[in-house]
Amino acid sequence: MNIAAPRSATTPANDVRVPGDTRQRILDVAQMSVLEKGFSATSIEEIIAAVGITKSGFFYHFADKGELARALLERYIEREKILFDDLFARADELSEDPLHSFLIALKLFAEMFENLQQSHPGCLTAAYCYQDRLFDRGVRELNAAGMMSWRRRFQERLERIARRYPPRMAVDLADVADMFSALADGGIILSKTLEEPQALSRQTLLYREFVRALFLGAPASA
Amino acid sequence: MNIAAPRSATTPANDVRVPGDTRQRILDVAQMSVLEKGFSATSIEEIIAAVGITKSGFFYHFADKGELARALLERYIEREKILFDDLFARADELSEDPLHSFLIALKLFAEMFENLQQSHPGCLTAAYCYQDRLFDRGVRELNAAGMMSWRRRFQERLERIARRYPPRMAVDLADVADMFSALADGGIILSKTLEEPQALSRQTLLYREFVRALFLGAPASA
DNA sequence: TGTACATCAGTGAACGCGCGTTCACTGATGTAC
DNA sequence: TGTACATCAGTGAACGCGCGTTCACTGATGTAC
Repeated sequence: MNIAAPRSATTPANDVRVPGDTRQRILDVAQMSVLEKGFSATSIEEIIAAVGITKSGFFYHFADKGELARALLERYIEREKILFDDLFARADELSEDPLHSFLIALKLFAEMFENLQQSHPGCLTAAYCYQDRLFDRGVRELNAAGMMSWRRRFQERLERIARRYPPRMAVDLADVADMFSALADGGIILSKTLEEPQALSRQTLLYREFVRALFLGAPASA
Repeated sequence: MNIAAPRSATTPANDVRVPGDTRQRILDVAQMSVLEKGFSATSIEEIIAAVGITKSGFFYHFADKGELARALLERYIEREKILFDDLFARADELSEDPLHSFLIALKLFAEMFENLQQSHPGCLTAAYCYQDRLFDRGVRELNAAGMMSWRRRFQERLERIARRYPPRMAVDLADVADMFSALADGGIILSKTLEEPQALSRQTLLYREFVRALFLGAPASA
């Protein structure tokens, strides 16, 4: 879900060597390529050309290409967690009510997506899902665990809301939690395929409408 | 969106040569592989081994690998259109009211997905979207056109509904149309990643709840 | 009914390129004593 | 403060394999006359 890596934040002035910097640059370049062409079409040759090291330099950082896949996903999941924790925390500061805080958070997500001028670069989880026979069990399980933790985090909030606002529809809150991931992944696919950057934020706002109708009801007339 | 090719329906008794059969078998094998490993990891070598022809046999049917990509997507879009036209037609027979027919159609979709015992094999549109730098302009435009025709078909039905049932929320019906594609693609990613085949039908039913609340309102109390 | 030719659906062998991986080596920096 | 050694972050050259593509050829079926 997160946007292109904030290079300028971690990269100091000209050609100053920062420990761990080359590894991060490899991951940055690889991630963009994986999201545009898929993992197997992302060649090490192409990565090192963009980063400006030799092939052996790559293999100093990663034992093999599978290690790159794992590192990419680990970093992606970690960054996403930080990003969403941060947005939820900001929303929690703005309202103590669990429903209103949740609705604020969804608005913040939508605004974040709205500010993209190009289409969202893509979700690694979705990309890996459509190439999963390329990866070993560990990577596939990591991907599934990442999705499960999303479900739990949203479900927990939804249940806190439901205690105060009895749901107006007979739905499973785990499914409603998953619905956010589904709409985010589906919204990314929409915006990438149609080249309509705004599609993602619009789907996020529709999810917000659904949550509102679920807990507050839809007004009798428009 | 459609399920694995119904081989038995088109394949006659033992080793009887049917015109066009080899080409279809190539496409069947290739599609499964593309959905599991991506296009560039799907080698011609592997396809011909599964189909039981030589490499030259493959190149008799397709000028190059790009032609395979195009043929795969064309067939996929065509099959999906037939499948959904059929389900909508059945729903239209069951109710003359545009809203109720739409709700019936969504229930039929959910039931179709529910009967999958494994996870849905995947959506070619989504797979291509995450590898789009591999394809030429023509294929990318075909993919976008496919998505656009989805939007139009759903939007048309939603607008017919809105004339009879004024919407209870201020939403753009084109976005609500897109929401189905987004939830379908996202639901497939959920069910594949988590190995929960039912996730897709559940998201379809949530979309149905949303449409119902949009046009009929959510009841005052559960 | 027979012959000539065309088309269909492939076969078999070879090609060169790019891929991921390995291995021995190196120059700069850090640490122990 | 000097020396020895270790670690870090790479270099350079070579490897073999599998990939997509090409080309000349073929045997079975269809069509014209």
